[in-house]
Amino acid sequence: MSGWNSIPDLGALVGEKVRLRGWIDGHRSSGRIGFIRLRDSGATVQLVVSRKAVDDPSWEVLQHAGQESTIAVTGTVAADPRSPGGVEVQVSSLALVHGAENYPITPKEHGAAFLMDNRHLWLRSSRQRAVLRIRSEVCHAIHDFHRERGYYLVDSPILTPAACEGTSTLFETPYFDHGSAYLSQSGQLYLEPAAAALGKVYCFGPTFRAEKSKTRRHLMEFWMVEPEAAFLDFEGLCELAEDFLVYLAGRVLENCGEPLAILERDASKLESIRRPFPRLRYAEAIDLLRRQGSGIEFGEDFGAPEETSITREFDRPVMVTHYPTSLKAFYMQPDADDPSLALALDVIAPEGYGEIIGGSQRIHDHDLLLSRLKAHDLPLDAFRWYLDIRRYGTFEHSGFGMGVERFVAWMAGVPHLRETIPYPRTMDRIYP
RNA sequence: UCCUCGGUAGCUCAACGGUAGAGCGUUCGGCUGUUAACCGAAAUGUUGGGGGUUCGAAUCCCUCCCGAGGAGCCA
Repeated sequence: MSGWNSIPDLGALVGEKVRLRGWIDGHRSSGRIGFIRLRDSGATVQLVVSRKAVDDPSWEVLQHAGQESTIAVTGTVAADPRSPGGVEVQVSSLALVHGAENYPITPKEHGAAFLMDNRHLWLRSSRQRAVLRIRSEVCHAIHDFHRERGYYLVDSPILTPAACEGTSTLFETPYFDHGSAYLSQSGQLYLEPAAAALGKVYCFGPTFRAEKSKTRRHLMEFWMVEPEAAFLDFEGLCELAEDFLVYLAGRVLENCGEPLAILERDASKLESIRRPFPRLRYAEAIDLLRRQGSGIEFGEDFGAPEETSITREFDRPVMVTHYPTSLKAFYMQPDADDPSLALALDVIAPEGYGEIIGGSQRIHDHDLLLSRLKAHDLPLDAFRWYLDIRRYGTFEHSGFGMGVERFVAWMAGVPHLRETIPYPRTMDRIYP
């Protein structure tokens, strides 16, 4: 018999003999009967070990194998209302594959620092498994959304010659005879040329920011998805962002019921993510904040408290548009009616999860872009190829970026981004 | 970079100037349906490092190191 069964399949195998391999998630014994919560394939099932049903070596395994020991089991699947999940395995034999001793993460509470030191083991806990399953679903859904709409996946480079936006701090690394290379903080500048080749494109990969940010909403390394489309105007961009978030939330609701339940996430918060999202121009958002008692002035950017304050008035994400150009990146297209405003879009998630999407229509006029590069004191040599896009058949185009970890945090209802990526990179931690 | 809080057993914490403790985990024993089981017993400490005050410091002071939360910036 070569086949091993998988715990998620056991519900359909009641009454049948099965073989399982996995980890001891938890166990207890009670004289002549014992219970093991076995974990495999991201799921758990209760094993029932009766003294009279197994031989001595099997009984010894139950008595002495520590938490997270690996075991191999033969038994019969039974439906029993006393078992968590309603299904259990009545064990006929139990073999130790590897005995683990003194597993550090115990069933009681632990502090963040200890759990982060043991991130490689923390991943095994039910809460972390649930978050990682949601992340996996979100990543698959990101690809599906774009594929269904005719977007091509175009991978942008991670090693880049210069700042894409010229503002944030970059991670620097030596690069042969060329001096330094920098880890990418956005794929956008590389997507705009690709949009001239393939029309609708997107990239999805890791992004690096060397900002010295120590908050629950920041990571040094995070994943960003960035669609960019030729002949997409600002209104089209806003609709794309809405469709995207509604689609992703729908996929989480459709396929992540169990993880959401484990996380005790209020699904109604996700069900309310429907079109249309409220839209505020920057000036209207300033008015709203001032009505709420903020002392913010026109021309100032929003901090995290302002973002949260704006979304408190609504039950779904809020789109803020038409920012003053001084607050936004050099490549953003000015509004035709008021060139002091940029055709920029930020989508702010509710419940304090902050800005999850930032995007804009891009400047397509060569001379305007050139003057903006000069005004921002950016090295023209480094942007010559970028200007070429405006020199050879320029075209109206728009795109945005979405931070995957912030989105997953919002879906899962977890407060800290470090739980939404398998191995978080924070300012003071690069281990494990 | 700045502000706030913290560092005592493997973990979470108590003791706040006078003999360093509890719960959980671990080990051993008991118990035939446990859901973070329960009952009994045992082992476990350079109180983050250095310096100072004091008869006496985990406790007060200085300094360094480390961690957590937040600000700015962003996704």
